Amino acid sequence: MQEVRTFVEKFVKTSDEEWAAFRNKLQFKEFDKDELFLKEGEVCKHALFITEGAFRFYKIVDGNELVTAFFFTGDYLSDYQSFLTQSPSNYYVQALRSSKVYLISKKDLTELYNNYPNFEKLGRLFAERLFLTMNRRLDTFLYETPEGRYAELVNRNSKLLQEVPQYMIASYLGVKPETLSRIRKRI
Amino acid sequence: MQEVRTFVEKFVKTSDEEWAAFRNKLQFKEFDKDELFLKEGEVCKHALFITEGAFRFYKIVDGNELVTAFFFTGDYLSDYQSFLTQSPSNYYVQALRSSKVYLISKKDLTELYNNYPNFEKLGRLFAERLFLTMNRRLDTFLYETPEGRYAELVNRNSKLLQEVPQYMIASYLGVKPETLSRIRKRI
DNA sequence: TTTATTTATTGACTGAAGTCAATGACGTTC
DNA sequence: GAACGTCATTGACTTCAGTCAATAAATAAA
Repeated sequence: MQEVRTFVEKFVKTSDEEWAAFRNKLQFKEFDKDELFLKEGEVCKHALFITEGAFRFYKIVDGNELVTAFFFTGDYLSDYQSFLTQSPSNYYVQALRSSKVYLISKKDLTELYNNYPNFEKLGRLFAERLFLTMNRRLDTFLYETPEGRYAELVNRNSKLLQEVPQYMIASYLGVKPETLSRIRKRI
Repeated sequence: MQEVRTFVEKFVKTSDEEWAAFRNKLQFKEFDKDELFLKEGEVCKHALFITEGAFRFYKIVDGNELVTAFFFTGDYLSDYQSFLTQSPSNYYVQALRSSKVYLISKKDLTELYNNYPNFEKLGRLFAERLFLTMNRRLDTFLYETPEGRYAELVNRNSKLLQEVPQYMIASYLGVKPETLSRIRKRI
């Protein structure tokens, strides 16, 4: 649980009282490989911090899985689209291997926002960070070729390449597995 | 200035005192057609609310203008990438016609965040909204063909089609002007 | 170890956007 | 009204990812 606090402290300094209030809301949970945290159509009521493990987001479009995101040990994740608006999710969120996480509910988080300006600030900084991440990802689709996107992924996140099968990476890059295979050959 | 308050009130209810503090920070400015609010390499130190007018974001990649966003009367805009991180912008932000705006500086906004939890909350809600917008736009690139993106634009934002030359729309959709012309012909 | 099953690679072909170049439509200016 | 610049359209050709199908490699199961 200390690792969650360390993570939070990267955004705001918390007093012991604040942290106690936060920790109080956390709920531990384990996921088996392939187990789903969220299904399409469900409302995402929790955010989670990954103590150990890996998850992916994907949606199904005309029978094909399209992967949109990966998360690993030390990351914080939620389907924000659904979480923020409390509307049905478009995604499946699945553990790629057995994983350990701490959950916090939307309800509890909202309560923390309202009772502690410091957590309201955490929420803002978090949303800002989300936006920046999203922005970067959009940019790679707007300004880079698939080959450029792959090259960038290799640089920034080569660990991901070992952990995740290639057809999921292809999907994440917005190309077919065959195409990624050819891109790799070209390099 | 009332219109700015109306806009803010969509996110949080403000007391008269809070609003006075906010209004105090606003600065009126007019832009001529084609005038730049921001240049590549500059740090974006302001956000602005458009009372009347239209703006576009673009960047220059190997000599080509790539348009990434449009904003119109009643919209609020900033180069958040630069504004939030106070790092040099990658974009030009240009008035598409003569425009009237209210500016608020990063410094003043930060001050409001710190002094009024209500504005901190505004900041959070705003960042969340930004994220959702970004997310939607990314989705259109991931799951739609150029033709689909154009069709969606026609539905959602047909006003934009009248206000903006077609080659900018093409760029915004991620295709060449020739391609957009052919897409329009197909429909 | 052998057999299945999943994942990755390769080849031949298709399709849609890009490129280059020419023409047409429109508005502005002199 | 003629001449210019800007923007939109059209045509011929190229390029690169998608598709379909076959094979090979790697994993998991028996």
